[in-house]
Amino acid sequence: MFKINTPRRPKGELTRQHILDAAVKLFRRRGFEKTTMRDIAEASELSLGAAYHYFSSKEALVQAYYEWIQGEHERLERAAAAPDSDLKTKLRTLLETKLELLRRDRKVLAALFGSLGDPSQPLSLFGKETAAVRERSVDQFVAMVDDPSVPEEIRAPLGRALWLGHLGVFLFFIHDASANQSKTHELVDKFVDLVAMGVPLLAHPLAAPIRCQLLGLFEEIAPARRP
Amino acid sequence: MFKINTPRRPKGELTRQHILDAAVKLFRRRGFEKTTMRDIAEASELSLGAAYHYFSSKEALVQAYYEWIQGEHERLERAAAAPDSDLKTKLRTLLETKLELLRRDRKVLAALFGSLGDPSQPLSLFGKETAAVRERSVDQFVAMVDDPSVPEEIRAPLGRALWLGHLGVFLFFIHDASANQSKTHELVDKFVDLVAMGVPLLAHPLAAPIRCQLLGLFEEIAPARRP
DNA sequence: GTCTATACCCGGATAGAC
DNA sequence: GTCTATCCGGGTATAGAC
Repeated sequence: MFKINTPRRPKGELTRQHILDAAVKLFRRRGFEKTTMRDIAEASELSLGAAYHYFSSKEALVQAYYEWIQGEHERLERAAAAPDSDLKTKLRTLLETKLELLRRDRKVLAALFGSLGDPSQPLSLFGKETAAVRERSVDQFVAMVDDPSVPEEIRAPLGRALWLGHLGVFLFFIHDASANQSKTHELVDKFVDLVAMGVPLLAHPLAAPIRCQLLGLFEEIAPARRP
Repeated sequence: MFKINTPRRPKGELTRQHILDAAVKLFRRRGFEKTTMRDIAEASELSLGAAYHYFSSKEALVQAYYEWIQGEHERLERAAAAPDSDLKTKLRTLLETKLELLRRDRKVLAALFGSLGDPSQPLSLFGKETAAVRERSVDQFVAMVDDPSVPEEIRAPLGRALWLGHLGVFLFFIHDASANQSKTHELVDKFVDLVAMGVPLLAHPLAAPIRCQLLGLFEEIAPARRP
């Protein structure tokens, strides 16, 4: 039973990685929908059945791909982090590292983002199956917002709100046909500026009513996770 | 050539409607993905080929369904409209009529919302093929915001922003498992309250800097349509 | 122009032999 | 673990009845 979760001889593990690499390569070249499991099996020099032995569906491949991306983003963020930077810089870094990471995969992700709205589909951004990756991503934003410039009581909701904002940026990114996605980078600039201007305003005592409204709204949209 | 667009004898038109009705009925009962074209043909008492004669793909059916929904929403809004109501009431009416209209179709729409992020897929919310319906929907919001309480120069972007907000509400609605989607109705309440509180604040001269920031951001996200 | 019937391709997924 | 064979459904093609 132990071996099933963490096999000593990663023979199968290698094959698995091999298939995932081949799949991602094909996804990038031909897009997600146009890549068939038969293509992937062939590129991996395996039979169709063997490929399905490792990934029980095309979606399972995507799940693995998501996990890889999240891991890479965390790594990139750590590499780019300047510990004493302000919120604005941290937010910009978090967003720009993600865009850099996903630059080559816009078309693939466009096809995958397909499942955005459908809770019944496993790949849904908000579904159960993606919960682990999603929470790691949200945690990046909540950690970022753990900053002296942000009042304690709004940190958690602000972090979640920024995560939602980052989804919006990402959605825009996918549709951005401008050269080098320059429009997305402009959007990031404006978004970051707005947050940098808005957070102190929201923290001001005079903004209490609107702050309450916003907190109420975000509590409705993305309730605090039960620990 | 004239007849092709607007045939005098709507015999085929009736059959078309008949197929669409049958399809929507099946979508509602079994979901979008699980309904096959063969099912639809059978339920319409037509052959597969005949069904394809009217709707060249499953997606074409969906396109027709979207158009039907938009028409219904416009009708419902007109029916519910109180001409002298304030912005808050108008926004609430617009949102609640849409929720009421889509109440039975949450599962169907969840599956369809699949194409949200993919500009290459015909059904994308932001794609070319849905442009006509989308603009009619945006227009409802822009028209609503044509209100004395809203400064002229922010009307158009505010309308588009509220349309985007309505998409968010709709996304929440699809995922809302609470009884009678009560959580979505709470969300609508809070959203409407926030808008009612936020618009006068934004209109205030002191809010000029943040207003500029927001306008810049929205111009980036959803540029004014070229007339 | 409207419709039937049928055979076919393609791709995701599965069964079961080895 | 790996293969071959098979199923199933979306979609196409075609030939022909009326």
